[in-house]
Amino acid sequence: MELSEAKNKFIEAWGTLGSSWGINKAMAQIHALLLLSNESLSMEDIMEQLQMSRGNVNMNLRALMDWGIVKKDLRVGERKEFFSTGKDVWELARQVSKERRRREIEPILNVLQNVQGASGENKKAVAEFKKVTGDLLNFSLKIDGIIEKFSKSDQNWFYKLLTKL
Amino acid sequence: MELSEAKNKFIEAWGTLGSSWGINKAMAQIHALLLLSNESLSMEDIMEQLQMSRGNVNMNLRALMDWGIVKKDLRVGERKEFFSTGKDVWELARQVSKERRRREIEPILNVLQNVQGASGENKKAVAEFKKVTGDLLNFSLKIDGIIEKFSKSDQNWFYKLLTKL
DNA sequence: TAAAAGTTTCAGAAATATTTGAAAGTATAA
DNA sequence: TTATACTTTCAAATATTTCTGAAACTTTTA
Repeated sequence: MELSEAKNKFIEAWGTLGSSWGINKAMAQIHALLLLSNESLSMEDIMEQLQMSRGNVNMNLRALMDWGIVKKDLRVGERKEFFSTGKDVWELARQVSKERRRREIEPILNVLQNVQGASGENKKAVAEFKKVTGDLLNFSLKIDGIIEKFSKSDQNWFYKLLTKL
Repeated sequence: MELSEAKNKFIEAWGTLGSSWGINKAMAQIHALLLLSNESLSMEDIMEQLQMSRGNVNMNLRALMDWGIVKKDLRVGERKEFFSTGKDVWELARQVSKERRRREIEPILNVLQNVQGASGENKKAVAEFKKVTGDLLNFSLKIDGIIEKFSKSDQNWFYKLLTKL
């Protein structure tokens, strides 16, 4: 397989993967493209290589910067802006898990905590409800703890953990 | 907060959470409703309580059964079908991670493995490409291993692991 | 066998999400 | 200051996903 074909394949697959994880295709593909290029790219470069409109590239680059996985590099003597992403997979994983924790786990923890305050006539029904949601809360808190640990640790911690499995 | 209000809140939140994880809202809400009820429910019960069409309920119940998290209970002397979900959060988590592994991690592993066969004139570029995608492959394989372990282990293994963190 | 009770399917409608491109905005250079 | 080079915004167009409901299908009962 030719390099360019492999690159396209990877960019395409990364986009598809993103979609099934609530990250839109364009965003995932821009990330993939940056991951594969050694210099930082301008908006025009990205527009051309991925055949996307200016607005789309601009919006998704901004989203990637919000996630903390793409940065703007200003080149001296160049007025245009250039963008790049870190090549360190570990760092990427940490950053993504940190953001997803904040955006998705925290809200559900709030709801679960909140509904623990339910009350009503039928004591048994209330108890059953609290049992299920309480179990869910407990489990979620544990997962949350693991992710927090993960997103604050270094690569070494992770490799050590692997050996313990 | 009244029990019924708390239930609705939970069902609503579960639906929203599902959406950001590639699980559609109706599917997540049906699951939440089943999670909160002690007897199994018929399609009509679900249609009424969630205000959804018959087709929608039918399709999503089937999807939930495909995921292995909802089952059909036939009641003796009743012609209608009833559905229920397990209340064990641990078991639910195992089942979900098992399915997501199969549906999402496996395809990306295939692509990453596949593109390792890239070749081309520019040796340096090929090497760089393989470095990045190879790192990603390695990392993904590790995560895959953890999830596999998790989805085959019992609750006790998980709690032991927690203490090691 | 026919009617009744239930389930499944699927084409089209509705709702959501994404993308475009042109206009407005901003910063730098002349 | 004005022209130029670039970035941002956002309303409308497009694409995708989800939902509906009626018709087709299946199973049970009379």
